[in-house]
Amino acid sequence: MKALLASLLESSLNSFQKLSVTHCYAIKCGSVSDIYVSNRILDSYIKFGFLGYAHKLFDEMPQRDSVSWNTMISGYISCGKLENSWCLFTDMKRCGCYVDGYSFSRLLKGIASAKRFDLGEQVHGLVIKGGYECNVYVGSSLVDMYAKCERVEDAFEAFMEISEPNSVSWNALIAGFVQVRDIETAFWLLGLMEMKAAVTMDDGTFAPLLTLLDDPMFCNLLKQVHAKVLKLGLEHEITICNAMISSYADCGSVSDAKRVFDGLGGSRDLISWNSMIAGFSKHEQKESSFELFTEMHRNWIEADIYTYTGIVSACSGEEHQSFGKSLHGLVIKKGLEQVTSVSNALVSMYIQFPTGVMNDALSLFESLKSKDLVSWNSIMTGFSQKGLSEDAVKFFSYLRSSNIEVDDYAFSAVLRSCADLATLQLGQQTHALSTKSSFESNEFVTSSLILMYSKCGVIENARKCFDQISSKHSTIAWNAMILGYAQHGSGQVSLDLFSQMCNQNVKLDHVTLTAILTACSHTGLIQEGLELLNSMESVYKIQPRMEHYAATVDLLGRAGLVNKAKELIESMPLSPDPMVMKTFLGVCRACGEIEMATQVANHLLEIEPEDHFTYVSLSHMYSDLKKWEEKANVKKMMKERGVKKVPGWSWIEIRNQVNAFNAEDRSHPLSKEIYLMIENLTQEMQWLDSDNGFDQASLMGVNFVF
DNA sequence: TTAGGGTTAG
Repeated sequence: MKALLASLLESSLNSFQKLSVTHCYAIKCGSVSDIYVSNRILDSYIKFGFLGYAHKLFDEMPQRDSVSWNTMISGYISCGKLENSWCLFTDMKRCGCYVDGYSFSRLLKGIASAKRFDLGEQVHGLVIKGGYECNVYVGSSLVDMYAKCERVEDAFEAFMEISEPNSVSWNALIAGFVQVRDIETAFWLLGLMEMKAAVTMDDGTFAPLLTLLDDPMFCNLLKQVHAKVLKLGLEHEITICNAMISSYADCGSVSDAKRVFDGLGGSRDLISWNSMIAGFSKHEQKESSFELFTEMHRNWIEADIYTYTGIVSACSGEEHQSFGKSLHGLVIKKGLEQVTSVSNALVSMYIQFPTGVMNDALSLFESLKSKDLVSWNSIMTGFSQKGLSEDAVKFFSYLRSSNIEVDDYAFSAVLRSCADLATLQLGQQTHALSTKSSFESNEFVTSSLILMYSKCGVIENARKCFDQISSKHSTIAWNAMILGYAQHGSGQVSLDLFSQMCNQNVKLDHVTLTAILTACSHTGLIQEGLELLNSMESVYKIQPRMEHYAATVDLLGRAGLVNKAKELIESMPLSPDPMVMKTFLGVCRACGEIEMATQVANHLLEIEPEDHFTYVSLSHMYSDLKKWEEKANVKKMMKERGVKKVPGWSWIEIRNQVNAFNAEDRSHPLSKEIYLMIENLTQEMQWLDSDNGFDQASLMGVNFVF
């Protein structure tokens, strides 16, 4: 009978039905009272994921030993139920059962996943009391626990206690330094590990290390690591390949990522597909990520939440609107709409669609039951990007008053909104708050602060924020400062900063060059601007985009070189977009090239009949020329097409209150006094400027605003 | 009969 049971126990490991039969047979022949038999059945139930059956059997066992308790603790840890495991562990000790190395290592694994440093320290005390700190299993679990809790020094101490650390101990320690992004120490440890003959570097060593190499500046290091992987014969390890796909994509080499992905062939797993889809998506190769998603479907690979998050993030433009909406349908069908990460990606997708203001994104956000920081940040960024800055500020205030955590993304979004609203007082308050919360040094927060101060006219405070940056390698901070000076008319300072940026080897991007072209334009540095545009590809390896052409058209226009601007547009390798054409229309108007302006305007009216800009420009041009009939025709056309001019609003912040007004606005209760004051000021300016050569035209702006 | 580390999301 015992021989039959032993053989049943062996064969029941691969089928739940067989396990049930074995359990029944064990009950029938009274073998469940045998602690060895019950422990094996208990373990099998847990391996099949039937924790309820396992716990019932555990409760019914007349006798339990350490293996029974450890198996149950392990079962609860595997499904993330640390509280249950902790209760079992406490009961185990109360019952006087011997707590051994197995108990500690399983419990520590759960504590590490939950990042419960407080519990970890308690267990560490018990480990020392029991004399298990030298045990390689317990010791490695302690290293892992401290590493996951980001206590790398404690992890190092625990590592030093292990009498003979093996590769798992080393890997856990290295992963700890990876977690806190201490690249130097992580690679130093790798070097030490390599020198130890007793331990071998494996997939568990390289997979976490590779996640650190997520920037083009690590491209060479990544290639060296890849070479080491090849030398050690680890190039077919799936976790290494998956990490390598992400690293190559993050380092800017999607082609290398694809090579690794292709090299995997049939051994690809879901993570490989997800990583490749995300890699294509990050590098604007949206179509390739859509193709891969379709291929996944063709290969009957079931997409998971990572897949949907990645593919939804790839849908950002007008051309992806319909596919994005289909994906939303698929997400609903799969019952994943309430998964926070998936829903967050959908919210960001709807925000980036050009049509519709925020309604789709907002209703999705509101229906999401479990919102995290990303959800709030996405919706605030959306408000900020869509020009609904007041709403972004309101959401931020709500988060603060509700004691919901705010992070660097939230600060960045709200400071950008303060910049948009030009609300200096609110911006200063947010600045103080960011300092208090230690987010001031974050590069995104700093660049938003620079943006806010320069938009509010306090360029010297923007400079103070810039000067306080500890790491001067943040491209976005340099960009913000250069743009700030350019918009303030201090183009030469912008150009000086640009030289410093080049000398200090700070990475440039397309935004830097747009800012420099703007600086040249606002300072009349025509030759410098043109040279920069011509050398973008050869010197800076950046392909000119539409905004660069628009900035250069503006530069030429401000210098009155309308024909040069026309030549530039004609020589563009891509057909000019409406932004370039609208800039050129402004140039034609300013230079009095009526015929050319009319041609450009007609073209714009054809491609963008709904945009009020062209109608307003034409109308102003005809007013200037006193061509009343043509002006009336434009007005008629606007009426027929239902196009409305969006009034230009101005605002002023008084005692933390924003007062908005537009041209000829007389709604303010004190408007009589306000207009009287303007009249007085205007007279005073005329009197002051009579010696300085200012003419009436320079005062028109003042009159127009009010 | 029960243990430890590693890869994908703004």
